[in-house]
Amino acid sequence: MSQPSAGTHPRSRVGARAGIRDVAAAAGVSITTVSDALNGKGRLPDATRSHVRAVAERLGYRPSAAARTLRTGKSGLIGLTVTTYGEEPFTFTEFAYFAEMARAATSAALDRGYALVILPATSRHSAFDIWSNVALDGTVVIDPSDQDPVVTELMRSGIPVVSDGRPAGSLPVTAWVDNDHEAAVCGLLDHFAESGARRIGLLTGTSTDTYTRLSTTAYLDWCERVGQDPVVESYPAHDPCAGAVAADRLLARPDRPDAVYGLFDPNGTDLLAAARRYGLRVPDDLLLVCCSESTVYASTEPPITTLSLKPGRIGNTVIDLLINAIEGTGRGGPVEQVMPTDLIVRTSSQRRPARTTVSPPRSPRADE
Amino acid sequence: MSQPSAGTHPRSRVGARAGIRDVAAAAGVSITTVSDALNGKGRLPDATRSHVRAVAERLGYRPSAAARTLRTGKSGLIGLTVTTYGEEPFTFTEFAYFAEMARAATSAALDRGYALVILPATSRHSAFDIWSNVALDGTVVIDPSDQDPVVTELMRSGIPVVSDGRPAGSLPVTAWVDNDHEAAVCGLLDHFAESGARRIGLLTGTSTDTYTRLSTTAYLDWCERVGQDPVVESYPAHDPCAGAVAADRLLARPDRPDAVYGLFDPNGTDLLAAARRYGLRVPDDLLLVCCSESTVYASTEPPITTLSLKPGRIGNTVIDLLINAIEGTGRGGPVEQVMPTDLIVRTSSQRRPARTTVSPPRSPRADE
DNA sequence: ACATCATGCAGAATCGTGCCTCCCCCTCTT
DNA sequence: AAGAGGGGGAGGCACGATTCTGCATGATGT
Repeated sequence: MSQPSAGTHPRSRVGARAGIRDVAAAAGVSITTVSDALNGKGRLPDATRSHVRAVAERLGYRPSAAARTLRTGKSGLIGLTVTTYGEEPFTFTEFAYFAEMARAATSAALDRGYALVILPATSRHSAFDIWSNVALDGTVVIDPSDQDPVVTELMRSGIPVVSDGRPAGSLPVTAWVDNDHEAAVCGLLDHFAESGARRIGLLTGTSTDTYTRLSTTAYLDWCERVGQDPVVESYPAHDPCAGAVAADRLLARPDRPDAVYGLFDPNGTDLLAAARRYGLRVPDDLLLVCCSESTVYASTEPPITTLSLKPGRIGNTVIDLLINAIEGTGRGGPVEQVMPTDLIVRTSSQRRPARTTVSPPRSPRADE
Repeated sequence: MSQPSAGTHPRSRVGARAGIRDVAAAAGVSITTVSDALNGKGRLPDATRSHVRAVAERLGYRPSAAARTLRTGKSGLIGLTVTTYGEEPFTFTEFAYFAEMARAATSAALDRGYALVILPATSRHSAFDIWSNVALDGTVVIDPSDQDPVVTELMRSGIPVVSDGRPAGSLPVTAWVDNDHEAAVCGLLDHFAESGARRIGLLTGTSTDTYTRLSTTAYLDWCERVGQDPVVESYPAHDPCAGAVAADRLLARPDRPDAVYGLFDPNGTDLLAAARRYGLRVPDDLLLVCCSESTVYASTEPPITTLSLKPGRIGNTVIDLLINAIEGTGRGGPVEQVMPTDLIVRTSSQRRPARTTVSPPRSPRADE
């Protein structure tokens, strides 16, 4: 007792943040009691519990996240990464799809007590290995590529990985969520046909990801089923101008289509501009649908029908599956979840704007 | 040696990830040597260093981020939060400004070995206190509100906070970055005047943030300086439809302006639609400028002149200031940095599209 | 009245690294 | 030959929390 301010350990600094020891000393209880009181764990009378809480509040005590993570093995952090196309180092919010998906995922994670960490797709970004420098409970990967080394490494370390988009090849993931691209394309092409399209073209990037592959295959299958020759133009996806050129090329063909589906976000405006150049009226001479989450297509001239992949719903589902895997809530084994899409019918895909007595094409009901 | 695989401590599990102890045992050296070899810290011959590194690689050793953070006090994590307007719980990527700013900040942080954690603006999101559950080295706050409790708490804890946008009131921050809004508005109004505008109107939300306040004040000052009566319409910013109504109201006034500056991103399309309703041709009857980062204004009919706040540059600067503060690189004391804007002149703000011999209005040169 | 039990709390062992301290041994100097 | 000096590496404490174990004490059962 003659020692100057010596507790169990002689290190209660004045300037430093209050630790659990300081709270214990100030409340006149042990460290165990403080921990139990704050976490609602042990068997303590309410009096002690509220007393400890009051003291902790008074001292402005904040538990050290690092110490808790080290002890419990759970950080409350979830990695989020987007596979980059082309050369751009970081295309995080390039497309409206990614932005909305990330927004929904962030919100859903926060609702369950987790926070998202934005990480690069490549393992070694600028000589640091960021991935092993942050303690992750799990990771969300948007559009993983074949044999993604980061995903492989994470899974090998026992960290759950849930991907948005079917994993290509034999990439092992804990679970994945994807749209039903076949159904989406078939429904959309049927919608074209109902509007009187005789020859439907496809505009797509030369990407090898599953979205492009599945959609293209579905288009070709549909063509074979109804007996139409495919009319496809593709372009290198990383070139920002190539899309406009390909749209032009598509409308310049001798077998010019009377309806076009654009697989990527900017295709809508590109196709609209190309149609204008060739003097084609939309929708009278050319029907148009584009896969996009952008709201600009509601106010183009004319408004363009879009296929929405519902990224918000995907983001929520991905986070739910991942947190279930982290907390062991869900059942084991890989989980695959296929989600419906939403065709937002606007002027550009309806030949006669509801002037006849014939029932107009039904738009799929929008749930949620 | 007769003991079954007993190191200094008798706990080398088989299933668990390899720790630094396992590496030390496998390499036949001490823990200190492993730590020094991997971090390049001590005085070791290259032979030992490479040997330890090889063993670590072979065992797939990954240092525990939690333990390192606990020991060093640095996590390599930076919080990112956007003050939410209105009732939306999470407006992370709502405007193109936020999306681009976040993208640039993320990229800049990764370049310096830090990762960004997306966090909510409110301290208690869904009964968890996420903010104190993650170890942050610093935080970026976009558009902090008056007396932001999160910012105050962080600064009190000694965690550096850099804000995008001047902090309102007496909010203490480590540093802030903002555009030179007065100069931006003055330059833009001068550009209007050069294009022949006689009465310039302002469309703005009724927000109390500094951006709105500074811009409005600059507008009023400019009006007083040139002797024009202000023509202002404002609307509740959280209502998505109110902007269109206010745009309509502005053009319906008896003192209808012949040029309008819209302070918020959607104002451009709203004003364009309103002009169309009143049969006003842009730019012949009405000049238009809108503050926006969206690329859609390059392809509207006609293309609309926009004021870009250069969010990418802001994001880079914010991260640089923050990391300097974290690492003690910069000098002490609060740092305030004012950045220029960029007026992207398009058809909507030029009365005569360069058909006369008079020199057209000069566009400010775009540096960076 | 004595054994039993639930209650309320304290001690101490971790979690995995980083780093400060110290020790050993080899070599060079005079 | 003995002390000085420095390179190379081992020992062990501390970071701040969680949690298992265990000891008092008063209440209760038979």
